[in-house]
Order: sequence, then C-alpha cells, then structure tokens
Amino acid sequence: MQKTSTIYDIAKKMGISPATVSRGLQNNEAVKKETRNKIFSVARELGYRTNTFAKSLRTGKTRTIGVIVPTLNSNFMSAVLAGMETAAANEKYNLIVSQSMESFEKQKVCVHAMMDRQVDGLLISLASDSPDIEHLRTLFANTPVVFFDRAENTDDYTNILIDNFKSARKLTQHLIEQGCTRLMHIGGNKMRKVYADRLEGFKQALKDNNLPYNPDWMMDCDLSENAGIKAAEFILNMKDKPDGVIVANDHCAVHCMLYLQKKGIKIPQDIAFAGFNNDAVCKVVQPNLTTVDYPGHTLGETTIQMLLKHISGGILANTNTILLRAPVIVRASSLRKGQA
Amino acid sequence: MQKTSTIYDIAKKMGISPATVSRGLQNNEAVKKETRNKIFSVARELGYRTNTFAKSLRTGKTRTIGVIVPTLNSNFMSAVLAGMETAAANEKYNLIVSQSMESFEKQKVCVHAMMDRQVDGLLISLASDSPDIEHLRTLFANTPVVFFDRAENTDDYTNILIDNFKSARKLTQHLIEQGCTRLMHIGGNKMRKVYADRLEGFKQALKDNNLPYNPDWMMDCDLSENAGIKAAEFILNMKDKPDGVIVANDHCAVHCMLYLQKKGIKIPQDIAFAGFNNDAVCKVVQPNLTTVDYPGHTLGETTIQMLLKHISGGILANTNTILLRAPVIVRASSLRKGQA
DNA sequence: TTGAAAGCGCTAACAC
DNA sequence: GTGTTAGCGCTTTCAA
Repeated sequence: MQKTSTIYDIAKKMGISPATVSRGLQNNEAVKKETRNKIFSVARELGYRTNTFAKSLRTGKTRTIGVIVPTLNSNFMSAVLAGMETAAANEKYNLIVSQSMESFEKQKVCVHAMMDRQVDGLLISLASDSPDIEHLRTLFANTPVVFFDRAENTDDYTNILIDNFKSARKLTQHLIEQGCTRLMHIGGNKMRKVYADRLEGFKQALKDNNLPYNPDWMMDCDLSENAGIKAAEFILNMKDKPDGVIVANDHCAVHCMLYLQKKGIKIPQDIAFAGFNNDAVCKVVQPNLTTVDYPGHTLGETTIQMLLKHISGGILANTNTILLRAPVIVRASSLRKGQA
Repeated sequence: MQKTSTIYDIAKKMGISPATVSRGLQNNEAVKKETRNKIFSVARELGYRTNTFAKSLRTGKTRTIGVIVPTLNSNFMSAVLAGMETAAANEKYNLIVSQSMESFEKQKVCVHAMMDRQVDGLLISLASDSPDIEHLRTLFANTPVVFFDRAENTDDYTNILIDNFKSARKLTQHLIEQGCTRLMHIGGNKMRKVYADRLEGFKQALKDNNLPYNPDWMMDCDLSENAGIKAAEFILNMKDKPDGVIVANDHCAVHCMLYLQKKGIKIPQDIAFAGFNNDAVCKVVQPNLTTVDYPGHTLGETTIQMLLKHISGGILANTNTILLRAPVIVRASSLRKGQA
C-alpha cells in the first residue's frame, strides 16, 4: 500500500510551505508564476493527486450530483442519463446514480444516501408511489433539487418536463386529420402525471374537434407487451370498434397492433395507430409506427444545466418549470390519406 | 445555511465525549447499551447525519464504486447498470458512473476522476479504441479493478465476460441443424473481442460441421440500421446467396431482414436469420428473430459481487475470468423444419 | 509573495 | 465503559 503523496510532500521537497503549494495548485495569482510552475512539475513528478475528501471537508463542495430514477433499465432513462453525464462531465461534475425501484421508501433511502454524500445538487424523477414530496422536503435542507420527467406540481422546485399534454393533443389531432372519428386511448397509470397529461391532451383534441368523449374507449394498463395483447382482445370484442388508437407507449402499441393484425385487422385502414417514445421498435413494426419523439438526451442535458444554475446561485425564479417540446413523428401506421 | 449537527453537538448535549458518540453511532459493543440508545435518539432529535468526507478522510474507504462504460445510451448497458445498482445498493455501496464515449483519452480522464474520488473499486468496460491497458495500469495503483463485457485479455485482472464464442457457435449450429449450408456472418468491429469471439464461434461451428469457410461471406460493419440495409443490398447482388445469416446484433439484423423482405426474399424459407442481444425488436419483427439472450442484468450483478470480494480481500485467484452463459432463443426467423 | 496555524468532522490508539 | 488526543489532507484567514 504505497502512500499517495500530499501537498506536504511537495512542500518539503521544495522547501516551501504547504499553504503555498495549495495556492499554487489552484493557480492562485498570488503565487509567483515561477513557483507555480515548479509546484506543478514537482506534483507531476511525485504522482500527486488531490485528496477530494480533505478538499470537500474544507470547502463543503463535492462536484458531485446525485441522480435518483425510478428504474435504470429503460430506453428513455438511459438516454436521459447519457445526456446528464455528458453535460455534467463538461463541467467536471460526476454523477452518483441510484434507482428507487418505484418504491417511495427506497427513494427516501436514496435521498438520504445522497445527502450523506453531500452532493452539490440532486436530480429526481419520482417513484410512482410517491404520495407527495413533503416527507422529502425536510431532507433536502439546503441542497438544490431539480425534478425531471416525473415531478410534483410544486412551485418551489424547478421541474424539467416534457410537454405531454401538447404532444398528445397534436398526435391526436393528426389522427383526426387522417379521418379518425372514433378514437380510443390506452394509457398508463393516471397517478403519474406524465400519463394523466397524455390523456388530457387526447381529450382536449377531441374537444377541439367536437368529437364525443366516450369513457368506454379510455383504458388504463401497465403498458407492457401483455397489456397490449389484452387491449387487442378487448378491441376485437367491441361491437363498436375504434378507427384510431393512441397508446401511451410504443412497446405496448406495437404488441397490440401485431395481435390485431394476426386477427385480420388492417392497419391503418381499419384502425390507425400511434404510440409514444420513438423506440427502435417503431421502425421495425409494419406499418412503421407513428409516435412522439421523447427527447431523453435533451431532457438530461437541460436538467443538468438548470441544476448547475441553481448551484452557482443563478436561480431563475420565473422559469421554475421548463416544458420541452416532443415532436410528432408521422409514419405509415396512421396515414390513411394519399400517401402510400 | 443552517449548520448540520455533528458528533460534537450530540456529545455536548449529552455531556459525554465525542469519542463515545462516534463509537455509539457505530453500534460498538464497548459502549453501554443504554448510552448507545440515548445517542441514537439524540442524533435523530438533532437531525444528525454523518459526514462522509470526514469519515472517508479518516478511514480511506468511501463505499463508492466507479463505473466507466463506453456509452450509457444502450439497451445492454442500462440492463448492466440496473444490475450493478441493485447489487451495490444491497451492500450499501453507491455508484459513480461515467462514459468514455469510446475514446481512450476520455477514458483516462474518467479513471483519473474515479481515483481522485477514491472509489473503493473500479468497474470498466473498455472504449473501443483502447490500444491496451498499460497506460491505465499505473493509475489503478492499489484499487481493485474488474473489467466487464469489454476486457483486455490479461491474467492479472478479473474479467467478467459473456461467452460470445460459445453462444455464436451454438447459434450457428442451430442454423445448420435447420438445414442451412451457406452461412453468412455480419459482424462488428473485430478490434473488439466481443465481436471477434462471435466470429470465431461462427467459424468453429462451420468447422464442426465440415462446412466450407467462405471469406466473401464474412462482412464487418458498424451494426447500425443503415449497415443492415447496406448488407441487404450486398446480399441481393450476390450470385451465390447465403441460405442463413447471423448478425452480431439484433438491430442490424432486423433492418437487414426488412429490406430483404421488401425485395421479395422469404425469411426463413429463402434465408434464415439470427441476431444477438434479445432486444425488444426481436418479438416485433415478422417472423420473430432468433437470437442470443445477452444477460446484462446478471452481468452487472456478478461484476459487483466479484468486485466486492476483491474489496473485502477474498480474491479468488483461480477465477479471474468468469464466463457467463448466454442462451440461444429460437424463434421463427430460423425455423425451417416442421414448426410453423 | 509566502508562512503559521487553525480547523472541517470523524476515528482509533492509548489511557484510565 | 468512557475520555483524551492526535491526526486524515486540505484551505484560508491573518500576519509578516
């Protein structure tokens, strides 16, 4: 276990004080240029590496950002994380990541762990069973917190969200313009604002076009492959079938489509389809799936940028919720007019 | 900025020494049970949280594990990370993750940052342009390192790998058993052992069955959607077409299939297909794609477990490379006998 | 331009 | 069973 060298070793070797070395290493103008250069060269020679704890213990800063997500294992989250890591690395911050596994209790544990590690800031996408964030609020103490994707509707924290309402509305509008009049919505757990917003956007588009709102055509599920199949069976059993279906994620949409096709339903002629996320499956299923491009990477980058603004004290009180645009991507699954 | 309370605050409030508080907080048997309880209750009352730097500064341990991956934004990596986080959280370790963006230079920066943060151990999946790990070796100093998925073939580090050779061999064997005799291989960059191994397994299966090895039927590409289409065009132009194709990942395989199908090729009748990874697209493409189930989550968990063994000093010198099995999943894209 | 010295919060001899 | 004390390595007043 070879001991790593410290500023004292450098100081001793140069016959100067540790204080000067410390200043020199920080490129402090107060230290003579010549001395500074010498310090750096001796440091290199000795293989000196600064001890981040000692530094953090003194300064109270860690250049570390905590990230808590419901689950790491998802297309969307990996895009978000990639964006975050890129933006953070640019500013020489490191990321500590952990997952709440959709459990409020585990989420609290994660927050605790992050605070213990004195992260300079915390990014959270809430576990689905988070009743509210009141219990967390006290934990945050003086640490800047930014919520992303799954947030509470609070005015005192910054939220970076994707505009699900608007996207769903535009997506629905598109189906309507393609001639759909009997629209069905297959959504996720409405406890999550993300899914509630998509449903609201859907309803709004119906209203915009004076189309009737039929509660029988709104169904909720867990958006899994199986749920897609179940939904397809449900549709097959309806007397009055929809002519357009919007599903709150691509994965579920695709398996719903496949099952319907197996039973002879033509897409988009009999039923037009649209999903959400722009997963890789969209370009594989035939016909290719119309969807909403959910910008995970951008979301990640933006979230870091906002957090860094908070950390550096430049908080913009008037932009405490940022809505990112998520564009509709039209593909063959919804095209019933003109186009091939 | 309300100052957070320390063991001194607890000590003062209780009229005992900080040392006793420290011991009590660690549940040290030497401290009277009664005192310990009191310490905990006062700690709770004061909202005490242990300062991890001060602790780390003293103990030299951080309960932090560094993870460096080529890129975060991939199905496989998110599964690996999810497995790592789960296993690490179980043992109260946190993960610091960063991505090398496939750049050896950035990878060095990452390693440096991790060492500066005094991670208790480091997990690395190598950037594709890593010439070797000699430059890194000195950086590691006394920190346990485990390579996963993308490793150098060195005997002095632990490697956790997926048995690509065996999986590719079995997968190829399966195609041969389905009657394929003219087999083509579409592989990734052979500089990466993962892809080189898949190719070797493929060749071995040919040898096992006395099938000729035709260099014209081995092609390398970047395994993208576009590369799949390019490969399809190439196949369409061949006079002597293959009757079976193995592609080193599902994504590329699927787009190759789709293009061929568009041009009238029947799968699996004309050409049987198989991929690698078991991505979601496999169950969406028609016919469903035969593939190898690449166990990311298990890989992540195993990697953490091995690292923790190293950290605790229980290094198993005789198991410094662990090969995880990756089972073949047979689906319709390769079934030419009997089955529908 | 540099040095001395205090202290961030915690742990672990060593003493009693 | 508990207290005293000396640092871990760094930064930062204050003084020179």
